[in-house]
Amino acid sequence: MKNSAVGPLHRDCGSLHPQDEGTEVEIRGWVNSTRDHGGLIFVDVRDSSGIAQAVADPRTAPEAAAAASSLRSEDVVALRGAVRRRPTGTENPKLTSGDTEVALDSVSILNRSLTPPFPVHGEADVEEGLRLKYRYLDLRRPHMQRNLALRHRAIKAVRDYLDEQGFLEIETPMLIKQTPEGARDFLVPSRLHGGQFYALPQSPQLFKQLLMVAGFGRYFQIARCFRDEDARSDRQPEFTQIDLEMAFPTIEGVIAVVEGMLAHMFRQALAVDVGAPFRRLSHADAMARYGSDKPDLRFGMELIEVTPAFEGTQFKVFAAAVQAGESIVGVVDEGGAARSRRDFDALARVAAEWGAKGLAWIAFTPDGLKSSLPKAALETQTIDRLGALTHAKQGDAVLMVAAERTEARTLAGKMRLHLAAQNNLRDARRFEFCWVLDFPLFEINPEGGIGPMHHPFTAPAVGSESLPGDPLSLRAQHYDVVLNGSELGSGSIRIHDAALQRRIFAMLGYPEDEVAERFGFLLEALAFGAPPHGGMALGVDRIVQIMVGAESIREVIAFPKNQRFQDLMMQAPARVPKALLDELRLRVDLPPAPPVSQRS
RNA sequence: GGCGCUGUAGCUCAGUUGGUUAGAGCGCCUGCCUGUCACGCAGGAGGUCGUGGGUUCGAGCCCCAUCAGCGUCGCCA
Repeated sequence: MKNSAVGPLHRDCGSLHPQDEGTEVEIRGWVNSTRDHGGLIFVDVRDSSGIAQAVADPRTAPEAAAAASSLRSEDVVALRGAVRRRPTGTENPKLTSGDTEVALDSVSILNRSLTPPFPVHGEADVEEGLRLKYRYLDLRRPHMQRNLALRHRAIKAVRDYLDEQGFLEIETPMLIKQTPEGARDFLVPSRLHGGQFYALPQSPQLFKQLLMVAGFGRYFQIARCFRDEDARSDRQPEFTQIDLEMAFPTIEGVIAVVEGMLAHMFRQALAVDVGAPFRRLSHADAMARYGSDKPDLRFGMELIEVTPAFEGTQFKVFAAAVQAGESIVGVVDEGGAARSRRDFDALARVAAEWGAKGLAWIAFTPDGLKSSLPKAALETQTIDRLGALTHAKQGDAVLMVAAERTEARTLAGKMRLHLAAQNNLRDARRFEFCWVLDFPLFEINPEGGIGPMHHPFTAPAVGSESLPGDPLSLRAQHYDVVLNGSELGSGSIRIHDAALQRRIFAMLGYPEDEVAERFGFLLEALAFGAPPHGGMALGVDRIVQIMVGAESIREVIAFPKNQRFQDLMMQAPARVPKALLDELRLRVDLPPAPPVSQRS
């Protein structure tokens, strides 16, 4: 904040230093707290730069002291006086201005505040619903100020970096056309075209492809996206993406840009060096070693296929699993032999909640083996083979699940994360990035047909243009960037050939007339000299959340919705007057709204 | 949509086996206090115990329903 913006004497609270001694200043801000000693009144004033202490002495400035003693938390004040050093021994090292104070000459009260519903100063724990209802007060709290300032710096770093790399920021429309697949769309009724609707974009995907066709070789946007899906704790109906796209790209080219961008973000916003280039894993590798396509690489604990150890086992459950061609996947819990039977039982219950049929465990204690398996199943041969496969040491425990291979890996992968959390291995101050590559192009959807793993515009891997018989064997030119077990972003080289795009739509079973209706403009655009293109989209909210180590993305969004996607401050969504509905030619199939007075 | 946890003063919470007038800390109000910074001291106000119903001589506590907040799963190219 420049001083000239608010008056010649004005100084930021956090900026006062001993060198200012004797200077007449004015500080403006909110009353953080007051300490009235009768003969001396201290007022702590907070602005966005920090806190300054002002002192009123009734003997030298009776009017100012009287006003100061009337001040209460969150009153807005402008205080004038001379800066002076605090008496030796009374400095406050917790404040940047803590060596100084302002000797009050005058107090002007710019606005009184009601008693706030929760303390604004400090970091008191307050129920989130209340914080959201009074979000403007919650945002006044120092940690929210810090979070949003960091978010600003992160986004600014993106703009600076991509600008430097020759990217243009181009806006795309918010009122677009509904498409039936993917997530549900938010609809916006059209008044001018009664009975017709716009949709809010789930992402600028199609528009950025069209910008490539248009010849903007490098595009980006800090784009708001909307998805009308069921609420989940870490989801918002509207969220922000860094959306970028390049013409004539290679996967390596996109990866280099995004790595550079993320490194710049972390350097500028956090002063952290993230160590690019990032590690890389194939999708198959990630699944095999971590049971997830977004592995948390802050710790090892790789999954181990232990099926061979149980060939010919007496343990009926595993014998049956091996017989059925299932896999037994294990994870080593270092030091886990110290767990109590109760502990293991609790882990088994957690695994059951995830859908595991059971959780087997063997603990290598100093007093010998402890296990959920029957004694008869703990043949020396089995134990030796298990030890050789897992490298479990004395004091460790091996936890195992048996299931169809992918499912077993997924379950073991969840257990890996669960154990790591219990063992405090998920350190929020560490940032382990990786790329996941070589995704399948298609996957089996719940109806049993094939669907796109990501979206239908992803180009097949080089060499598979002929699209051979088994669609599930096709690889995609797709890449995810992952941080600490969270997918930050996902991108691909797109299909730029209209004929190939048609073939992919056909393989997905989209009827031809539907394709024409929904994607006709895209196919047409591709046919007018679309360049090869590809890009990526990254979730800003998630990135910033991880940067600040917050529990929820709501901690890094200024005005988020609650878990039911409602705005507790404005009370949105809300019913609207019937006249508005009439204008839109809409009729609502609900009983009449209750009178407003009955609602909270 | 399912499941779980929570709901008591402005805030954060305690509240015994169902039993007299429902408590604490902070905040708020009043007074005192010249070096505090979570100032201190003394006094005071403040409660439809989320809401509705039920059981009971008696319900903050037990039962049913409902609302809200949070968490979690389904869902989310």
